Amino acid sequence: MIQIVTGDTRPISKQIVDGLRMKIVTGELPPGAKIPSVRGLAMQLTINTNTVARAYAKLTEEGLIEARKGLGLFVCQPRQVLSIDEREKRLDEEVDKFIHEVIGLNFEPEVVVDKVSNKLSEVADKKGD
Amino acid sequence: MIQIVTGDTRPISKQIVDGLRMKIVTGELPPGAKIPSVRGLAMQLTINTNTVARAYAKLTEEGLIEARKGLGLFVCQPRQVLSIDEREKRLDEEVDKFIHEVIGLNFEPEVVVDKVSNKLSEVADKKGD
DNA sequence: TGTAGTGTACCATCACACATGGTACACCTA
DNA sequence: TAGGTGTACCATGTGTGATGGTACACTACA
Repeated sequence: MIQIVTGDTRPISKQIVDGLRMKIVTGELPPGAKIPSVRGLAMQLTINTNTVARAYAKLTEEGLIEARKGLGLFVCQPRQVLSIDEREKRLDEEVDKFIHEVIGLNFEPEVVVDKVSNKLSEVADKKGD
Repeated sequence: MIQIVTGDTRPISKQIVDGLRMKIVTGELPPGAKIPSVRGLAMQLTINTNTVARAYAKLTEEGLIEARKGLGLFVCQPRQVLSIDEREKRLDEEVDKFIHEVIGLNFEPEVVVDKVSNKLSEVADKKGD
């Protein structure tokens, strides 16, 4: 379901958030799909329940999943929880951060842009299935 | 010379690294240019000397600046300190990270790619001056 | 009606990174 | 020689991530 890589620089909870978000966005987990329980996933990954709960809280805040108490967590119908201004702002921030990280690697702009474009296409392709 | 924004999510030392790297890559600080002394910049930004020293150490490691003991720090002649494989690997990592951050914002791929392309062009333009 | 499983909310604790403050050393130039 | 330079330590405080544990309200099912 979700894999944790110890060598990854990202915190465990972020790996869970990123992994699930990707599966939801690509449609691998369609709206209505049930998500592993907090205790179940924690047990499977041999991590703490609080860590999983915090990751799920993040996804809930993003409007990707919702909890039905006593039942479990489920993928939501897609909806925007953020205003367009807020989304624009966050996109700009992320682009800036990305540019700063990449600029020192001294690649040609086209190489970087192509790579981003290809990665986004991969996601869009899965979405189309 | 360099500005520190307290509201920024980045650590102070990273802000210094990013700011100086940008000035060097764009040519605003050409090879041979002298960089503010550790104590001088620390005094100006009212931060600790160790914080500045650590930022400078990072840039030295990247091969962008070099220290002449007792004299100061200077911008290097451009050179690659990393192998092409290492650079490719880091680019891939950064692209992956970027995609993960942006995917949840639900923008059209073209919008994201255009934004990245434009930002990279801005840098390239300054470089050309 | 219980019981088991669910999400959620706390609290205490540990580990790590970031930043600070201070000191010391070797180096270069005037 | 004196002052300014980069560098290397050490101790300390703070914030975040992760852990371990407990407790509560809710739902489904036997």
